[in-house]
Amino acid sequence: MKVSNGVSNSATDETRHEGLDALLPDVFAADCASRGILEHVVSRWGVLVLASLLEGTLRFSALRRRIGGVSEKMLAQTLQTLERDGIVLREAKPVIPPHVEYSLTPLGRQAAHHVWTLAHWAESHVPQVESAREAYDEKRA
Amino acid sequence: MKVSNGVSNSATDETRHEGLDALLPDVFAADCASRGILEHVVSRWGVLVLASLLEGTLRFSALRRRIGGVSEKMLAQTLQTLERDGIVLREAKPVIPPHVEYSLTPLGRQAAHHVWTLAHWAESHVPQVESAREAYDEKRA
DNA sequence: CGGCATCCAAAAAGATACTG
DNA sequence: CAGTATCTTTTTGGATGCCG
Repeated sequence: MKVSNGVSNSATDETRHEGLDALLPDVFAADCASRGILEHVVSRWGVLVLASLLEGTLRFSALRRRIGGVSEKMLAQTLQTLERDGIVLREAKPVIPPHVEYSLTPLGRQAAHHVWTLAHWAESHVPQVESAREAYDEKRA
Repeated sequence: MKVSNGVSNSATDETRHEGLDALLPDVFAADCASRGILEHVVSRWGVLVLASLLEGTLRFSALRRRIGGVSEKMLAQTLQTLERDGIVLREAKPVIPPHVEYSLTPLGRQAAHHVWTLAHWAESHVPQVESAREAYDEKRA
């Protein structure tokens, strides 16, 4: 991809990440495709869809019940985006009434694992963040 | 409000991807505070701010140059949110012209590490995702 | 330089109704 | 059941101007 654009990405760059590849498509570049992928998986509902499907295959309505507050529209949209990116697998059985199952592709399982780690981190640091917020708010009251 | 205090929270278990029905402060619950934290951290610019600051302390303008496409307004907004959450540390030197440095708190370094992992994953899977998209688009053309 | 306030355009999200 | 279509509301983001 774009390793040759304006934003210094070459080897003579300042301190890069120790040990991590410095020669990839760059999320910092505004036009890099990795930004788009990242956006999809960490989107508001994308995170929760991936975390849900990590538990196993789910139907549309089950997914909707699992994820508190998601609208039918946003769930459908999120699933389509992730399906297109090869992260979620959609299997529709041609019966009436419709029966559609969603699961993770191998690629999706990788993403979901990372996303889950993040979600879990957030869950376990709620108290710390809340006390930080109190301190912050008090300091400017 | 939140079930964050007192309830089964201190389970810092990393590998429980199955059968997690009603066990912890739950990102799946619409009203759980962890959702908010997660949103801040994985927000469009939040991800990139954290990844940038992982490389070291940066000034406002340096951050802006580092992150392609971010506007002044959104950068300021993102930094404030993360500062309030105790993730980013802001240090303003009372000189003219102003000199403000941003860095990560210990808490922020944790978040940034997870976020970086995700960003790196996205970067390294651009080709796979792009070919998945082609296949998807072709199948419905 | 590092903001903040304001205004405006655009995109995302929600509610609702309808369909195969 | 699993969506789509349409409409409205909300949120987001960019541009601009001002200020310490």
